[in-house]
Amino acid sequence: MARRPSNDTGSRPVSMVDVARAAGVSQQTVSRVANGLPNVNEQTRQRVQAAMQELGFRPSYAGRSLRDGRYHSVGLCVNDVTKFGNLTMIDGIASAARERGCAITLVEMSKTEEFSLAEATRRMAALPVDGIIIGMSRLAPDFETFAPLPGIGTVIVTMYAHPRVTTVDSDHYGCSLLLMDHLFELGHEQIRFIGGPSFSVDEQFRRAGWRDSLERRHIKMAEPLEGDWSANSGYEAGRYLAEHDRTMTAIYAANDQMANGAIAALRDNGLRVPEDVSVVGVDDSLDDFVAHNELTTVRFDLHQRGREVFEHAVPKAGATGKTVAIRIPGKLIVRHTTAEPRV
Amino acid sequence: MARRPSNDTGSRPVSMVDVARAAGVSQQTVSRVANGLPNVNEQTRQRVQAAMQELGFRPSYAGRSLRDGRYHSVGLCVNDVTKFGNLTMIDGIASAARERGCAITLVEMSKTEEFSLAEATRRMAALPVDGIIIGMSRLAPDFETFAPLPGIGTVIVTMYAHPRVTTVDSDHYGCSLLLMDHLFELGHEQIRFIGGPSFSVDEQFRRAGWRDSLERRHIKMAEPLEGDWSANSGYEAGRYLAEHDRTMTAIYAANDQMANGAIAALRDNGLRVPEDVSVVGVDDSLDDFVAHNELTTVRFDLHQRGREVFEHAVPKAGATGKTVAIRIPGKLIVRHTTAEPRV
DNA sequence: ATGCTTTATGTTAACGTACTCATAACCTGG
DNA sequence: CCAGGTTATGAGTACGTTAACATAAAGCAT
Repeated sequence: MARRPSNDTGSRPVSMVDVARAAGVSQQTVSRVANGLPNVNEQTRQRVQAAMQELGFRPSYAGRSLRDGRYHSVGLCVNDVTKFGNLTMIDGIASAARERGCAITLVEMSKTEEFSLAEATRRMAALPVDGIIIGMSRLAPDFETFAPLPGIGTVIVTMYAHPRVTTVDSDHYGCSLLLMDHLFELGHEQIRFIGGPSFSVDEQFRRAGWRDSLERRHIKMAEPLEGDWSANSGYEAGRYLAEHDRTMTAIYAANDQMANGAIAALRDNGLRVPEDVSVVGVDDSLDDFVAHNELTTVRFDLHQRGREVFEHAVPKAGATGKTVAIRIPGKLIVRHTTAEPRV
Repeated sequence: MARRPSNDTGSRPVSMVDVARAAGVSQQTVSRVANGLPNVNEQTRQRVQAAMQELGFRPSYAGRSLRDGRYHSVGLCVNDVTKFGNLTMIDGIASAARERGCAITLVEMSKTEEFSLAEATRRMAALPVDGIIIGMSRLAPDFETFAPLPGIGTVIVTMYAHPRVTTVDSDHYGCSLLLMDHLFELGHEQIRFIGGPSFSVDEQFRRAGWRDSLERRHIKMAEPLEGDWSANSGYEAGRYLAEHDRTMTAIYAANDQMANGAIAALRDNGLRVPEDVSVVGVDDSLDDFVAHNELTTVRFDLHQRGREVFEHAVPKAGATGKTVAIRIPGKLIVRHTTAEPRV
């Protein structure tokens, strides 16, 4: 019984040795042809390529990775692919990865179970990844104590800074300052806040930016409302405010969807936007869904965030290796849901 | 100079050999401990585990894959991650993969370049994948002639059937029949169509369903309108119809976003929905973005689609290997944008 | 012709893992 | 006290690739 079965049956994938045998050359010559290296006779090259074609040769990722120790892929761990934040993260990282010829190895953690960074890291480390990216949309229980695996770049996408891990995120605190300053400049002071669920890291920082803006100007802060990011929750909050707060002149909703709901509620309650109440959101996510989107909002450059995340997870040769905290500023987009307050 | 450098420097990843040397056992014993195999002395096991811990051992994905010829990952190739269809595909497949302990290797093709199935397959084949899934949202130039790589499961997510490749998709033709039948039952006949861009496969089948429904009832078909899936394009189409067609009683928009835009346009032009005109969409995608979503639409079970795609791309042992064409039916969701036509 | 470079090709080793087989130590029952 | 088993461990090998080195042939200047 031959140790290496002749591969006519197709039971085993076609390797370079199979091609070499078919073309009557050494396996190393096949490798040279496969990688387009020089010093191969043109006639030989064609013979080898013909054999590759005929046998359906597919280079072994495992063999290659084992050999040169790199996977050309970056691991991405998120808890729910469909959440707007995660989706845009995937998109940004995917295009950054493509620019560098890398793939993304995506693992979705259970949407329901709580997930620890240690657990996520453990799972990702068993996969073909040169770096690990973890989206932490809610604070992990082991965030403070977490130590990244040595020898593999790790980046957490979150606003919280960490002493031993590089963190990257859009500036979910700064976006609030942009919006609040815009409202202050128009003359608003009574600015209510409709936030997302309080476990959300994005929410925590957006709310902190709202609160700090008011405190810095010594404006008394009314109770923030809590939604669930959906337009319906924004509607409910907006209705509540329309009914209970006739002193407010502006609403800051922590995302565009809730802002859109809030606007609908205000109008249903006889309040005009922006004449009676100004409304702002964050994300610039409505365009596809709403005609004539007029919402003043903040847009983040998600591709830049993707690039930053990627570069730090898979550092180029000669990178410093110091852990940093990168916050990418958003850009204020003024449309027509904000105006000077009524006098 | 030692051939295998002692790994104090940490230049090379820690291998089982390193752990074995530290624990004073053979590499094979380390393998047994790592995989939880029996016949290891409890004391030895603990010694090995301690060494693993101390050195930070991470099992080599490459070595393991090379050894047993499987990657436990499925390749997914899409052209644009953010498109609603692709996003939901990723989500569905991700959860199916998780159920089977697999990861997803995601490759985003250039959004601008036209992409061929051969090119996509070639790129995916060089990655650590046990199966290949290609999202074909527009007809690839080589669709007819395409032959999948032998020895690796291939699935194309599209409505077009293929003689040599399994194709899976939500039933973008059947959804039209569901909606049209609903409108017919209410008494509508003059039903206009606002489609997506004509290169979109989903659009082609949704439109075909609209056309065939009318033809089957011998209803004269008015010219379909073409949008770009966005609410604004739906608004423009809706406005055009409001101004030019006073005989229509219903609009079928090929997705919810355009339907939402069309509704806004109708109302801006003094037409009531559903009293004057009924409107339906597809996807059930508005809930997060619009408060009090009342749109009659079709919802697809995207997780089921993800499971089907996954199962056929990475067949279990004992699968037939026959190529099939699977179309997963949607479900009609009747809300309040449809009613009997005015008499 | 002789030595030197260039070109084409082959040989060997190494990457990390897990399977198969071998071996040694330890039991257990007669 | 030995045959027959069980348990713990190690040795060897193969998976497919590429880098480094080796060899052989051919061209070319002296």
